[in-house]
Amino acid sequence: MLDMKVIREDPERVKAALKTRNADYDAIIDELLENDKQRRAIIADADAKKMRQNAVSKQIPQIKKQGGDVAAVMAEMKALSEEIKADDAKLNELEAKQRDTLLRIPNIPNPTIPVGKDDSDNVEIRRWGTPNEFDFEAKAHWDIGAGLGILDPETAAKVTGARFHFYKGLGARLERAVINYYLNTHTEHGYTEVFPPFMVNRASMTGTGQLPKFEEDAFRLTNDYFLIPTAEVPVTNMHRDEILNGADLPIKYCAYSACFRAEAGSAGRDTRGLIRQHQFNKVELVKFADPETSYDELESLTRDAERVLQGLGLPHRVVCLSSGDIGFSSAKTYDVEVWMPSYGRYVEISSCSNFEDYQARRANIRFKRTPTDKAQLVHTLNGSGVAIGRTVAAILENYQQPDGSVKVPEALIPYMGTDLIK
RNA sequence: GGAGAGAUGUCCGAGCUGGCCGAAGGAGCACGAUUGGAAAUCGUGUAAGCGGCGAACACCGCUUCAGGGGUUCAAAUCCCCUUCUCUCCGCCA
Repeated sequence: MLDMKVIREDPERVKAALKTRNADYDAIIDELLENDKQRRAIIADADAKKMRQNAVSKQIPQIKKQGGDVAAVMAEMKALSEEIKADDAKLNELEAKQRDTLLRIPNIPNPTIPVGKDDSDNVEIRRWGTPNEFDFEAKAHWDIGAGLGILDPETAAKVTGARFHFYKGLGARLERAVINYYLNTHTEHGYTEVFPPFMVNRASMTGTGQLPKFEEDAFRLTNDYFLIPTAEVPVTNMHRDEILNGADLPIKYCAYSACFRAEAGSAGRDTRGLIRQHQFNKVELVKFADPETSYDELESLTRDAERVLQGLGLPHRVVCLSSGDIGFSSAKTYDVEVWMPSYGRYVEISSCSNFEDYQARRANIRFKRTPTDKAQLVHTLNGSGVAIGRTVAAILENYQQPDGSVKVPEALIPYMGTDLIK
C-alpha cells in the first residue's frame, strides 16, 4: 500500500512511476486526492465538535454537584452528539474508500529497474553453469517420469482433477529429498526454519497483497480461510501489527510449504508436467530488513536461492524484471531461471523481491532502530529458495541418461539412498 | 459441538457500583546522579495513529483499554455480535 501522504505531496511523481507498469492510475489518483480532501475537512470539523463535547462533558458533573440545572446543556449536547455521529459515519465511509482504493494500487517500481513493457525487456544479470549437450534424443520430464513410473498425473486427475500429480516411489522420495536439502542448506546460512499453517485468514492475504485484487487466483474455503499460494503469506504475517526490535534485523526465515494456486487465466499453458500445478511444494525465504540495507539483503537473498541450484549442479541465470513484468507488490524482482531442456530455454524457478515498505504498510510491520527511536516501517523481502516441483523437473531433464534412467545429483545421494533412478 | 471464565500499554497487573483514566503499581528500557568501572541505590523519562500549524519527533486538537456495533451529555467500565485464549465435558489424527 502506498503512503497517502506521499500521494498528496507529489501526485505527479506517483502517476509517472505507475505508468512505467503500463497501467494508468491517473484517474484513480485524482479521485483519491479528492477523497482525501473531503476526509481531512470532516476530520477538522468533527474534531472541533468533539473538543467542545469533551469540555462540556467535564463540566456537567460539576454543575450537578453545585446543584445547577443541566437540562439545557444536556439538550445542546444531545444535538451535538448527533452531529458528531453523522460526521463519524461519513468519515468511516471516506476512510474505507481510501483504504480500499489504496489496496488496489500496485507498488512503485524501484528506479534502478529497467523500464519496459513486458518480460521481453527483462535484463539478464548473470549465468551459472553450461546446459548439457545430449548425444541422444532428450525427453521432457513428464515422459521421463512416466517411463520410470514415478510421476502419475492420470491417477491424480481421477482422484482430484487436472493439474495435480501423484509422485510415486523414488519420485516421491526425490521431492522429499529436495525439500530437506534446501531447508538444511538455508538453515546453515542463517535462516530460521519455520513450518507455517497452510491456511490463512483474509487479513493475512490482504497484508501481503494477494487480496483484495487477486481473490480469483486463490483457493478460498467456505469458512473464509484461504489456502496459501506461497509460504510468504503466513511467514510475512507472523509479524503483522508488531513493532520489531531494530537490533534483531534482518530477521531471516526459511519455510517449506505446499502452495495452492487456482491458476486462473492460464488454461492451456504448461498443461503437461510439473511446471504449473494447482498444488506444488516450495521452500520460501523471507526477510524483514532495515530500509537502509534492504537492497543488500535482496542481493544476498538471490544468491541464497542460486546456491541451492548450484549445489545440485543445475545451470541457471538471473534476470532483473522490467517495470512491465514486475509483480503487483514488488519494487524490484530478480527471477532465477533454471535450464529446462524440454523448453529449450531457462524457466522461472525462483522470484526474489524487495517489497520495500509496501507490504509493511498493509500489514503494519514496524521497527525501532533503537529503543528510543520512533517506530518506522520495515522492508519485507522474499524469494523462493526454490520451487520443489520445478527442481524435480529440472533434475529429471538435466540428469537423464540414454536408457531413460536419471542420475541423482551428488548432493542428494545421502537423502535418496541411491545414485540412480531407474 | 456443549457449559463457564477471560482479552488493558514492551511485559506483568489494578481499574470494570459510567465522568477526576492514555489509564494506579511493578518489571523492562533510556537518560542523569553515585562509582576507578560495574552491580545495587536514587532521580527523571518511557505508546501509537490521525488532523492542524509548520523547520521541527516543538506546539494544539482528536482517536485508541482484542475487533465491530449499540445505550448515554459522557464508556476500559453497561448491552449485543465476532475473533482469540483458558477450564470442564463430548469428539478426534
